[in-house]
Amino acid sequence: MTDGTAFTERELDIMSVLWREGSGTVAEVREGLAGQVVYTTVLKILQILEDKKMVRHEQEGRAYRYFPVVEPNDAAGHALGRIVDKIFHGSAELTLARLVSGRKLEPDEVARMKAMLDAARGEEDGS
Amino acid sequence: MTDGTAFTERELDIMSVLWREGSGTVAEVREGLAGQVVYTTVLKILQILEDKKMVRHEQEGRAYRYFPVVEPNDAAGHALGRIVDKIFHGSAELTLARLVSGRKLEPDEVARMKAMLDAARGEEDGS
DNA sequence: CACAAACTACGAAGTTCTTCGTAGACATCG
DNA sequence: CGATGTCTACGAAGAACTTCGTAGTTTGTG
Repeated sequence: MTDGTAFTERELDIMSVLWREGSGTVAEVREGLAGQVVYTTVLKILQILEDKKMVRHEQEGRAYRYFPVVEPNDAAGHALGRIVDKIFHGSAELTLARLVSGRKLEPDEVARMKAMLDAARGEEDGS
Repeated sequence: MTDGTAFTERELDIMSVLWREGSGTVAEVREGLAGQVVYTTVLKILQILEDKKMVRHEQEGRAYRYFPVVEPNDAAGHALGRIVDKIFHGSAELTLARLVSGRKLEPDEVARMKAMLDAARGEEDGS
């Protein structure tokens, strides 16, 4: 992990819960994972994530409440960059093709996405 | 690796070369990696990838020529799905936002990407 | 106080990834 | 023939990931 933000499978599962819920105690995170993982395993990985500065915790009663420190956008930037660079050799276009293939999008979603594309076109004056 | 297509860092480096070049001997792949990895390491990982049915090889003179068996689209589908689901909780829109943020796109690229979005909008009659 | 319940801490164990050294096969060149 | 160069095969070793068992702490209850 040369970079700062790269998660393994299980770590990402856990970050996903924290991003979705905003924060969580060990028990809550475990709940968010559908309880398929043993309590102490969840705790262990949260401790590892804390070690890596991906989460932090505050005491809450007798338990710890964990908070994500890394933003979804940062994590995604890293992971997406990996895909774009190594799989599609830099092409955002091919990446989008794969992103939307087999997916049905709402008309307003499409409209907003188009607007994003316009905003990314060359250098724009905006309005 | 519950699924079929999930690559580790080094494995992806090597697949990336094969996808880009179409195929490669051990030496060629090593070249494609800027030669920063020892020959036998590249070979070993190619053998592991072959074990996982991600690549295959043919004899070429005294050497083996390796070919990707898995398509970029398959690998990307898996990796993208992971991002969309776990980081952006299913939103293609947020994923696109991150994909294009800080990226400059050519006007025709934008045009083609918009066309893709239209094609993914609900169920369309096409023309 | 004694006991149970809810936590965290710690460390061991199995697995995978990655790297590399060494050995063996085979062909070429002098 | 014998040395050299180019390959693949194999196995060891260290690191990281993941899982889980066990122990210790603290709080609440009878």
